[in-house]
Amino acid sequence: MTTQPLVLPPQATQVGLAVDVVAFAMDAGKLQVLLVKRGELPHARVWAMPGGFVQPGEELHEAALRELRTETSVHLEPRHLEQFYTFGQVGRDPRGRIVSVAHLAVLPHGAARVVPGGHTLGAEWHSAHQPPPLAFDHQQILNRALGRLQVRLEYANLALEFLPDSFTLPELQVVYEAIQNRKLDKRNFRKRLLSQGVLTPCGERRIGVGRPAQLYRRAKNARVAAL
Amino acid sequence: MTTQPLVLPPQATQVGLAVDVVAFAMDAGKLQVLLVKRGELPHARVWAMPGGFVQPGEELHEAALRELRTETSVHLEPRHLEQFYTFGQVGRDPRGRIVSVAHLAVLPHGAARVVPGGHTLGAEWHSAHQPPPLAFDHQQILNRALGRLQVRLEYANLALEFLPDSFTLPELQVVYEAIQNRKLDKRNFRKRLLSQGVLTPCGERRIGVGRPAQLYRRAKNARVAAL
DNA sequence: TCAAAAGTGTTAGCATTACACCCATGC
DNA sequence: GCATGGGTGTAATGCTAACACTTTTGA
Repeated sequence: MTTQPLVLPPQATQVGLAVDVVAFAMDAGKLQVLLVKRGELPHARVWAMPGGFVQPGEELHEAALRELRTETSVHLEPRHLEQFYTFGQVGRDPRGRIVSVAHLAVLPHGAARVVPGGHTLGAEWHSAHQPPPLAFDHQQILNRALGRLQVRLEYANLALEFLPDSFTLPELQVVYEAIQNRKLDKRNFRKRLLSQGVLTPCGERRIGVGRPAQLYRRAKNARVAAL
Repeated sequence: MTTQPLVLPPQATQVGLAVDVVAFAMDAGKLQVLLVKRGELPHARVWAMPGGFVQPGEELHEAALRELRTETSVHLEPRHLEQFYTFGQVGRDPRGRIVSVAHLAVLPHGAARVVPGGHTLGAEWHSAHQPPPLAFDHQQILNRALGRLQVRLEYANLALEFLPDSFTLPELQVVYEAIQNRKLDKRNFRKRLLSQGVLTPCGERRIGVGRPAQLYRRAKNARVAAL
């Protein structure tokens, strides 16, 4: 398809098109969200999701990846990236009409080291359930991202994306518990997960005290999220 | 919040912001989608979802309602309207970078009479599962809308929105069957719906031949879709 | 031998599915 | 009385939730 010059009807509104990325990871058994401290007005020195304007010719998901990389120097690829809602309320940004396509990202374990980049003053992981005060409508964005993450957890096997290639069942259970924000029964959890047949055993892990744990990785027939 | 003049960073992309509306209704036991025949290039004389550009200062859902009204003269209020995905792929519209926030609407029974408006050559209901060829990426948009509708059906009681205030259980079952595109067992369906306790009996309907049917309406404690 | 973490089965309740006949009405 | 559409019950199965003790290791 050849792209012709932009000739829009007169009533077409010109808006700023942005993406924001709600990036989750697990650390110390807690669900964490990646925030940057803004270096510019508006909301300078306030925490916000990494995000920014889409560049000409850039796909939405590419823009999301770029913002994640340049604002936070997360060098690991997200294991999951999906658009989940578009925030376009008039007045959500004092600079004018800015519409933000919000994305949900899952980063694997080991992504916990991040450094700030771009115009930000810092990039840090924070508790996803009790974040600091957030700029713009980013608390709303976070809430909706959490809801979507919880749905995806049941629906696809999104929990696996938080962990390294091989992991133990107790580790996986911690991911479920952190996202659902409740305790699960160990026996029922194991039964359910193992009966799905998506986990293959692969050796043992013996670290620290206590009985060594069976290691698993995802089976070949890994099904990923639909919709 | 005071809105200042638009001062965007230089890298901000100016894009056309549009909404499209996938409006569903039931007719003759079939799930129908509302299409308009485009009167202008590109894709003149091709069927498409009603939609168009968002106006300055206009909220996204307001724009969706306006397009629905002006392009199709549907005067009934949609019973349900939600944003479900944003389509922004480069090249999806030959006129330039146009991002469309797609909305899902449910129109009640009786909305079947529509007349074209705006710049369109026609507005008609078509089979949602076998539509005619569609303009732009509108087949993709329709597919995703159908997926979302199916999820909402189980999740909320969205089926009620397709029907008039009072309805019979066989009528309700037809809605479920049309959306899920499969047959359901009458007895199991009744058991499930009635046990939810969201339906209140209200009189009988005696039309045509056959035994009169019990009429129901939604109970006071009507819960609506979340997320 | 103790602390720490991993692992293991059974039962009861509930929801889902499959399945076939009688009832009320208009013509 | 028959065609049309509305209404009803039960049994089997599978899933979910609740519940406590044993095993393996390092210190």
